[in-house]
Amino acid sequence: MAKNVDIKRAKILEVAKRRFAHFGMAKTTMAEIAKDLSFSKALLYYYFPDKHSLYTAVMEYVVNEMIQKNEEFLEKSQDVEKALMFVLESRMDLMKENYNLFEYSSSFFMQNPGEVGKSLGPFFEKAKELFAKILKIGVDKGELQVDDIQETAELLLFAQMGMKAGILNQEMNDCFFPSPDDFDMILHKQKKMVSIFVRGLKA
Amino acid sequence: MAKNVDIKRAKILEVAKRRFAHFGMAKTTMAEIAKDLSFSKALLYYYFPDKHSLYTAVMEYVVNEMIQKNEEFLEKSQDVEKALMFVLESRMDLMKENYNLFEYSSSFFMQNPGEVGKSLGPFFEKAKELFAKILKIGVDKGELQVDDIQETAELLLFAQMGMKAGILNQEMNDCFFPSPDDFDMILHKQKKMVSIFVRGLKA
DNA sequence: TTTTGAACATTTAAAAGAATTAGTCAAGGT
DNA sequence: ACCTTGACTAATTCTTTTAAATGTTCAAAA
Repeated sequence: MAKNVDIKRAKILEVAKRRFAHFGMAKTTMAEIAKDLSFSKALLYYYFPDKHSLYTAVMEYVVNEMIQKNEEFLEKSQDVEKALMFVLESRMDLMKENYNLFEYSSSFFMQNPGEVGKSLGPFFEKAKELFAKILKIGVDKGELQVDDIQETAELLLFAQMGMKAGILNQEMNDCFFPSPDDFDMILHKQKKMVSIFVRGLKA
Repeated sequence: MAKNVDIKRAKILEVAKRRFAHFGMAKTTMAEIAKDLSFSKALLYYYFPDKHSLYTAVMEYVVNEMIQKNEEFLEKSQDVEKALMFVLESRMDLMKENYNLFEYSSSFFMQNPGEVGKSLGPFFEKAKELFAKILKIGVDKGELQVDDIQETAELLLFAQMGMKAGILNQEMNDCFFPSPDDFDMILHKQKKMVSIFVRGLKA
């Protein structure tokens, strides 16, 4: 029974998440995390092979939590537009709460494209698949008409990334550190975008 | 009569454009530009106050050329979707030919947000206005129904930025140096995007 | 199996110096 | 007065070096 190990891993994840979300990946040390848990640095390496794995595990933990909430929502409501809005909102909430967690991913992106493909790519895939799932609901209900669901889901995802990039660029305060207002603005644009997009797919 | 001055400025712009487009802003020196024109570096500063102004002037020169072509197209065809496609295509051509010219703008963006607002912001504005103009054609013809044209144009622009960002991220070769294939892929996605978007605005 | 302190290795940060390049100026040519 | 220039200065970028911080390993102990 590996139960004990799992509990400990969960504790580590919890603490690491707090630090990562607050100060970002770069500015939290393994020593700090260990100290928070009041045990030795070396022990961290007993449970996680390296810092990067720990980071990825935290990401996975956080993202899965959200995905699950989304899936649950999908069970209840079969309304395509509402479902998409819900996804947008929970994504945004997640980013607000754990901004520095993702900040690292974004900036790491631009520097180590090779590595990040394996650790960050999956999250994009998950987001894409979620969109695809929602679109499929619309198609099955005969509400929407789309030839290639996968590709359309990707389009939708990219368009929403664009909203973020667009706002961040034109605000251009400390670039890459969206203010709360920025988040609201991004969400607002994304919603409008989705609205038009879905309308454009109506059968 | 400032004719002579204008001719010289034009010559400088022409040469500077070639170098910037080839090697980018950072890796072309004022000395090189001067040498290409076979006159002294100091003379450049007689016609342009500094390097940044020269760069901006080149950008303006290049972008205006494209905008004008677009406006001409608009005179002929009043078809909204075709007009948008034309804009996308000419934008992409421009980027293919002068990639490093824009590359600098993008990367400068993320570092000196304050400065770039004045030198790069106007180009975004122009693009936005062009989209707005096209959308207005559709509205005037009664084809489209949009409440806020300015905002919708912005949405469209951002969405297209997203296509670029999205493709560049998932290709992740040497990040930020799109291959010719990438350009094609981006254009393809952008066209699909526009298609759906316009359909979503149909009256 | 789990935990640790101490040692090791790798990354980052800062400082100093050299080299490149942006930008200025007084003077000369037209 | 309008152009043009070479030589000068100032600012920036590029190396190199060094020191510090931090990630990672490991033998030994609980």
